[in-house]
Amino acid sequence: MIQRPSPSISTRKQPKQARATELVAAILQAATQVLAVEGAQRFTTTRVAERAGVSVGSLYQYFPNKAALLFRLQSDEWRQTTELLCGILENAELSPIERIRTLVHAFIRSECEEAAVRGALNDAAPLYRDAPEAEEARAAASRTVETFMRETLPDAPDTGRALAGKLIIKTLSAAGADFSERERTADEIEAYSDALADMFCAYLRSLGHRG
Amino acid sequence: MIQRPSPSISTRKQPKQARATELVAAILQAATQVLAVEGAQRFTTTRVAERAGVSVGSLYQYFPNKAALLFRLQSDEWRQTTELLCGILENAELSPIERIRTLVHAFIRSECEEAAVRGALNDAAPLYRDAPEAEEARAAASRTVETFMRETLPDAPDTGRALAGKLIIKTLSAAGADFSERERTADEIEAYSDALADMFCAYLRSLGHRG
DNA sequence: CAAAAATACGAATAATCCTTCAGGTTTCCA
DNA sequence: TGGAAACCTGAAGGATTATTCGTATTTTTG
Repeated sequence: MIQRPSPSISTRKQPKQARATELVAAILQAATQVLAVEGAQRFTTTRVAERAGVSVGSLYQYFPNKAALLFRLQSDEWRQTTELLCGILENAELSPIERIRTLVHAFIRSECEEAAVRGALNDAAPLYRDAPEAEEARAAASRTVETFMRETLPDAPDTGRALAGKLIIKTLSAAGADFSERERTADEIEAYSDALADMFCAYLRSLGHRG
Repeated sequence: MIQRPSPSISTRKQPKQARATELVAAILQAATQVLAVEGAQRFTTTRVAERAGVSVGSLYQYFPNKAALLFRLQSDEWRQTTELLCGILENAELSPIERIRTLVHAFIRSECEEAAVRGALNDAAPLYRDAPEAEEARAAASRTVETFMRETLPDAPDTGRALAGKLIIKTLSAAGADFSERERTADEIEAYSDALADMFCAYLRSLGHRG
C-alpha cells in the first residue's frame, strides 16, 4: 500500500455551549443515518448537514474534515463493542470456552444488527484508516484479549499465545465485516457463529494440549 | 447494506485486431500499476489511459466504465489464485492436513507479494462488488473447496461440512485482505500462516472426531 | 444592557472525475 | 486499390464534492 499523507483528524473545537453539544449530537446521528441509507459512496458532508438540519459550515466547526467525522463514528462503535466484549471476557462465572462461545455470538449478532452502518463504515475505511488516532484504538482491544488469553492458556509460551490472540481478533472482526456486507437470516447468523466458535475452541484446545 | 443499482460490467466490445488486443493488455497493465502506486482513491480512467499511453476514449471502447476495468482486474486475480489453490487441494501425494498447511502458506504468500495491488483492489471493492458477474466467480471457488472437504471429512454431515468449508474460505480470504493492508516482514507472514493453518487443522480434526 | 465570544449560516470556490462524441487514422478484404 | 470496418483521439460536457469565509445570529459576561 502506498503511504498517502494521513489526514489530520483531531477534533477542531470542543463545543462550549449546550446548543453546540446538541448540534454535534445531531450531526453524529445524521451521519449514521446517511451512512446506513445512502452508503459510503454517497456519504457527503453536505448531505449529513442537510439531514441534521444544520449548515455545512457548522459541521466543519466541529469536524476538521469528512474523515474526522467518519473516524468519530468508527471510534464510537469500537468503544461500544469493546465494552460489550470485555464484559463477556471478564465474566468469571463462565469457563473460558463458554466465554468464547458467548463472545462470538454476541459480537456477530451486534454486527448484524447494524449491518448497514457497519458495512458502509468499512467501505469508507480507506478515508480514515491511516489516521494516527486509529492505531491507538486497535492497541486497546489487543490488550484485553491478551489478558484473557493468559488466563485461558496459562502454560502456553508467550509468543504463541499473543499470536493466537491476534489471529482470533482478526478472524472475528473479519467475519463481522463480511456479515455486514449483506443481510442475513437469523438462522444463518446462528449457524455461522456456532461454526466460528467451534473453530476457535478447537484451536484453543489444541494449543492447550501442546503448551 | 443498501442496494444501489449494480453497475453493468460486461465488456463493451471484444478486440478484433492485434493492435486492439495489445491496447487492452497495455490498459490492464497500466491499471495494475496505477492501483499499486496511487491507490484506489486516485485510480482514474484518465490516469490509467495516460499511463498506458492511450487515450481515454480507447479505454472506454473496451471497458464500459471504471467498474468494469476494476472488476476485470479482480477477476483475473481470482482466476489466478483459484488455479494455484486447486492445484494444491488436488495434490494426492499430500495428506489433507498437509494440503491445508501448504494452501494457507501459498495463499498468504501470494497475497503479500502483490500487497499494494490487492489492498487497493479491496478498497475499490464497493465499486464492483455488487456486479452480477461477481457472484458467479465466488460460487466457483466454493465448489472446489466442497470437493476437498468431502474427501477430508467423509463421515461428517453435509450441512456441517459445507459450513466449515465456507468458514475456512472466508477466514482465509479475510486474512489475505488484512495482510495486504500494510507491508509485513517475511517472519510475520510465516508465523501468521502457521497459526492460521494450525487453527484450520484443529478445527477439521475436531469435526472429524464428531462426524 | 452592550460588547465580546461563540455559533451558525450557506453561497461560492476550486477541484476532480466519468463519460461521450465528432472527426481522424489504420487495417482488412474483395 | 478503394471502400468498409475497426480503431483511436482528446477536448468538452455534465456532475459531484470538500472546504472556506464573510456575514448574521445567539449566548455569555461584566
